[in-house]
Amino acid sequence: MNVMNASPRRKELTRLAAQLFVQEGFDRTTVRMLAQEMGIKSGSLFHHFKDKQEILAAVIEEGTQNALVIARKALDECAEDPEVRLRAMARAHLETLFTDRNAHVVALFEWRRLDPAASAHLSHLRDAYEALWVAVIDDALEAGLIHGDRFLVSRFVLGALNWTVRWYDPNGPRSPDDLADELVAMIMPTSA
Amino acid sequence: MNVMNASPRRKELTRLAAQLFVQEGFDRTTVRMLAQEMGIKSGSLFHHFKDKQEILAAVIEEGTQNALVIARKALDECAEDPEVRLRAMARAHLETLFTDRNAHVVALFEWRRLDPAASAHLSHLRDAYEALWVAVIDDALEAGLIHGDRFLVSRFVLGALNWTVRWYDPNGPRSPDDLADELVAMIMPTSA
DNA sequence: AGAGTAACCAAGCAAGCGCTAGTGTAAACG
DNA sequence: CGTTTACACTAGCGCTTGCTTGGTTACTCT
Repeated sequence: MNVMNASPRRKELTRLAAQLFVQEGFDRTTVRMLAQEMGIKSGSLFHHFKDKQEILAAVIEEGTQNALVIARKALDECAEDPEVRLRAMARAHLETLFTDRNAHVVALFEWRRLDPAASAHLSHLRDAYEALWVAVIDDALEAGLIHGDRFLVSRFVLGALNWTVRWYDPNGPRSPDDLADELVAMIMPTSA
Repeated sequence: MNVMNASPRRKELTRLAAQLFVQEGFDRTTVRMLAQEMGIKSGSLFHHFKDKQEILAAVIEEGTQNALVIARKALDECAEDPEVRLRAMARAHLETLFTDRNAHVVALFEWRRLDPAASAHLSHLRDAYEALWVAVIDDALEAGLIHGDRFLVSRFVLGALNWTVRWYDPNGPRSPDDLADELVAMIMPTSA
């Protein structure tokens, strides 16, 4: 049992697990399916992960960490104009949503299968990410770019963005950046 | 085996099943748990439903049918003004989402567990519901109330509304109608 | 060369799963 | 009255589940 290990092998296994969790759902994915996808036998799996729960936690942690990194980078790299930052944040959200699609789909739809301990830890990560959003929304509200309740607006925007994983086809004519811009335009009266 | 039966007993069992499916997820909910919740033994369950899949289909059908009924009633009862209709549709959506919350959470998050046959049938119901939305959005676009791509706008709005089941607390200070109005206001430049 | 370790395998256990078969019983119906 | 129907029960079959155990290989480090 390689408890708190971030070996490259484990990273790869986590990636494969994410894919299977999306295809089948966490509960329907058996350790035997996971092992086969990884080219090993089911028993060997438990050398890398303490139990099945830990695999789920690893998948979700990966995705959320990446989201944080990408969002922070995007905000660092752009000007201080609220509109630019809002657009950058929306773009960053969709970027991570579709480059780490599997991990995020798992994070969004299998969250409840986490045990309380893992859930608590990952909630903090998620909160840190949402805090970035609320800050950007606050600036946009203060600048008069958008209107409404800060809490509601951020929930609505995040909901609209997260829901894209249910219908958006990356091979279609529209790019993720395109999508992000349309969403921002939709809630900004000035750009009619 | 009471195949195509809409007995009141079956209705009640479907309601209880929806609750359990939300609490535990479809896969984790065993027929024994369902039976216990219903006050019978696990074997007796299969007198009312052909198999576990059929329970899931019944739950989802219930919710979607109700959504259709409520939305149609809401549209029938209001004037032809596009803004009024848009607001009515948003209100109707949240109304059904929180009066039949369990059924809708199951419909939204356990959809993939349906077998192909049931999925095909229920997809038609879902499409009929979405068609109502697209029509309302189209009218609002034509009237210049909102702007953007008809397809994207309806997806974004539905996403924002559906996502409310993840964070909205019905016991909080805001009513569902309140929420719906805020969402409509957010995307309507004129009501700033 | 010898020790340590990471990665794997074969085999299988105990528990739990969806579902079936056969039966009992009370009310409804001809 | 006898028969049917609706609904529940007991018992358990056949299978799959997550996970453990005990051992083997291959590589690294001293």
